[in-house]
Amino acid sequence: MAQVRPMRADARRNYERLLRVAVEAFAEHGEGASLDDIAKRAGVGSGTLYRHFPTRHALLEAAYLDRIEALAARADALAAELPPGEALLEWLHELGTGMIRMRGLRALLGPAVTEGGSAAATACGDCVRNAAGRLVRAAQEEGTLRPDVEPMDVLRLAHGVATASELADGQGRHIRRYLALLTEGLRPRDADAGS
Amino acid sequence: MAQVRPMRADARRNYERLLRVAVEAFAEHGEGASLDDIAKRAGVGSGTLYRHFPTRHALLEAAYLDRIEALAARADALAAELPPGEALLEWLHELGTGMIRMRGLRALLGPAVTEGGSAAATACGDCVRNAAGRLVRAAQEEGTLRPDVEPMDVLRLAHGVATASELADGQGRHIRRYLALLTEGLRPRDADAGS
DNA sequence: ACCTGAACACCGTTCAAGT
DNA sequence: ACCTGAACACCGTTCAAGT
Repeated sequence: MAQVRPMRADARRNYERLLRVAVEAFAEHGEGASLDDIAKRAGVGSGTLYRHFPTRHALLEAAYLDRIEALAARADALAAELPPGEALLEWLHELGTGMIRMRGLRALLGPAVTEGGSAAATACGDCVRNAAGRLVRAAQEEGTLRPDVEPMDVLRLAHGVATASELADGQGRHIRRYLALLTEGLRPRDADAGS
Repeated sequence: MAQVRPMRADARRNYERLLRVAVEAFAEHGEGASLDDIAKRAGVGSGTLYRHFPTRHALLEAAYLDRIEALAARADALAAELPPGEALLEWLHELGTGMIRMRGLRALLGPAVTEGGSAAATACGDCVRNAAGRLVRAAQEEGTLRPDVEPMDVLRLAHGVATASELADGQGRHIRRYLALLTEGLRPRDADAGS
């Protein structure tokens, strides 16, 4: 709650430059983008980067924070205009698409869905988990989502669908279909087996 | 078919040492294991490693070739003792478990399920795709697998399930459950919606 | 024919020196 | 209080020199 001490003018300028460059770099080279290169492109010494963002993860988190908040807000918007089941499905599609388009996002969201999560109780993790929680609960009350799955399960499976979809074509063209397969199941719904 | 020229004795010894060490190293450090370290642990110069395995991928492939062949053989064994649907499910479980336990395997099998696959028409890729093809076709004829999914889809989704499962706990404890969710679907089978 | 290891380029991270 | 950039450790890859 206490206002953090405001940064010195040059520090703030460097901080913002680093973030802007980092977003570009992660988009270009994925989560493994060279930190040294980011510092150079931002026109600061490498030490400055480490001062502001002690770990790669901290930089990823700061770089994508607004996208993640937008995603969480999107969950509520979808919940307001669609039936719960469809809202969840559509949100998972946007989440998956985002994780493929913004390659750093996947690496960032990964730790947020691990079991212990002790070290990963990050702000953005909570943000996504809460959004998923609301959509999941609503769909379960509606009866269009199995009652025995938890928000974390759904998030992990969305992660998996994004992985499967990116494997397919390096982009996300199969994501909608794979989400449908996950929703409906690989086993035929009507039991008309036989020739 | 023509027998490749037999390696010189020292070359063959180095080749085998490198493979043995590589399997250990990939298990220990994942697909990113240091190649230099592998060479050192095998007691050879780094140049020797590159002579035998020009790319990391070549080394991964050679290191895991026998496991992949075993996996393919396992597909037929399962097909012989179980109904097609169950055989497919069980095989996917073993495949997924393998991709989590032997961390290099996932990186190796990834390119084998991409669309173009031009550069990835590797021997071990064919091996896995063929095995999956047989199981998928049989299950579809039995009527326990949707007719509109292809072997590649199933392999990619297995990849995704392994990813989701590893995210969960760093091991594969959720894999069976996630495979079941994929098979049955996230939507309840019986439409008893409502309170 | 094959091996070795020095050499080069690159990256992450730290920290003494500067302002 | 913050920044810089040299310094160190590490890794991948190549290649001239050796056997």
